[in-house]
Amino acid sequence: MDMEARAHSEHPEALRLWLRLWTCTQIVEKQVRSRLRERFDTTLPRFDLMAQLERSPEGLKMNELSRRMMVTGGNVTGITDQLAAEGLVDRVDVEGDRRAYRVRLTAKGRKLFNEMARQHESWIVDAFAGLSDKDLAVLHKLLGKVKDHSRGAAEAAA
Amino acid sequence: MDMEARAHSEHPEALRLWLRLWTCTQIVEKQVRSRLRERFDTTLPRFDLMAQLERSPEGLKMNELSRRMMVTGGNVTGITDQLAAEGLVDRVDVEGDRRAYRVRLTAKGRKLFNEMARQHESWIVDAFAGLSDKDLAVLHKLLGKVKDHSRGAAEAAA
DNA sequence: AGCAATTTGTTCAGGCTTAAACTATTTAGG
DNA sequence: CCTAAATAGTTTAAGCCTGAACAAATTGCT
Repeated sequence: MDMEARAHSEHPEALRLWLRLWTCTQIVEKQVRSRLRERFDTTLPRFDLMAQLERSPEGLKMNELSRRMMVTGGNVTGITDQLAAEGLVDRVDVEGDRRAYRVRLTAKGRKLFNEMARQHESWIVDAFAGLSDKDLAVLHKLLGKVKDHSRGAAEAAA
Repeated sequence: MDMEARAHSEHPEALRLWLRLWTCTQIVEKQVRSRLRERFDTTLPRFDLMAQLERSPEGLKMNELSRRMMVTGGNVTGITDQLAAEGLVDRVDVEGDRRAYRVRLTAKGRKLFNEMARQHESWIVDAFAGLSDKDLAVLHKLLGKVKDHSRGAAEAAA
């Protein structure tokens, strides 16, 4: 018996699905956090921020990082400060806008990220190893429906 | 372009699936947190703890709450202290073990929880309204595979 | 030009979460 | 009976995350 045993309503399918979705995410995320800590002495938010930057060699502005990571600006400020203090990212001025700057991975940051990303990928592959290629594709597609619908609803409500 | 654009490896399917799974969970969870705050001035962990207790009228010990909620014991201590201070839960001694006690919903707590649960359910139903009944069932089943596999792997590693 | 509205980013207080160290109690083995 | 190990729960320091209030720069409108 676990968290999922909670549902007990008249529309139980959606609730049960949500609890299972949440449980799956927790399981994988906790594994990733734990391993990032043990093997690289770092955290998931730090890894995520670096992952965003790795895909954008020209750097990203704070508000773009905030939007892509789905966290608040203040949060990004804090994580960026840490990574900058460790020499893993740097800030470069944006031409023509003295409010903004772009955050980039340094060479040191890129090197470290690549090491971490290689292992991270294998953890994720392992986490979903119970599924066939077909399963992966179906799951990806169905979650796409969830994402599109909920994202749209969130924007409509705003 | 969003968080999911991150994947870029040789085994991209699993990474892309993980990012989509994480994104879906974030979208729904943020909506729920936001509404719990706006409409009931409370938080998701408080709601979750009460939901666990609602299913166990005889009460739950701290370590059971901790296991079911997938959080540490110290965390449960803090949340329970708050709910107890607000008169929403109480602690009853366990016969024959002076270390432990059971946490139960009070009448006040149960009344409040029922109000919240009714709305919560409608939020969740809305979140998954983009899917047919068939979709819901398939998604639930596939996530079951993820859960069983990852849960097993986590225990094997421990 | 002048000025309001918007945009960019930071700071702050407060709540969540964890890992590790700790106390108290119970259990198991000799 | 005694004591070592295990179990129940708490405390603490540190990091994440949020919403709100804020400062500075830019944009748009007249």
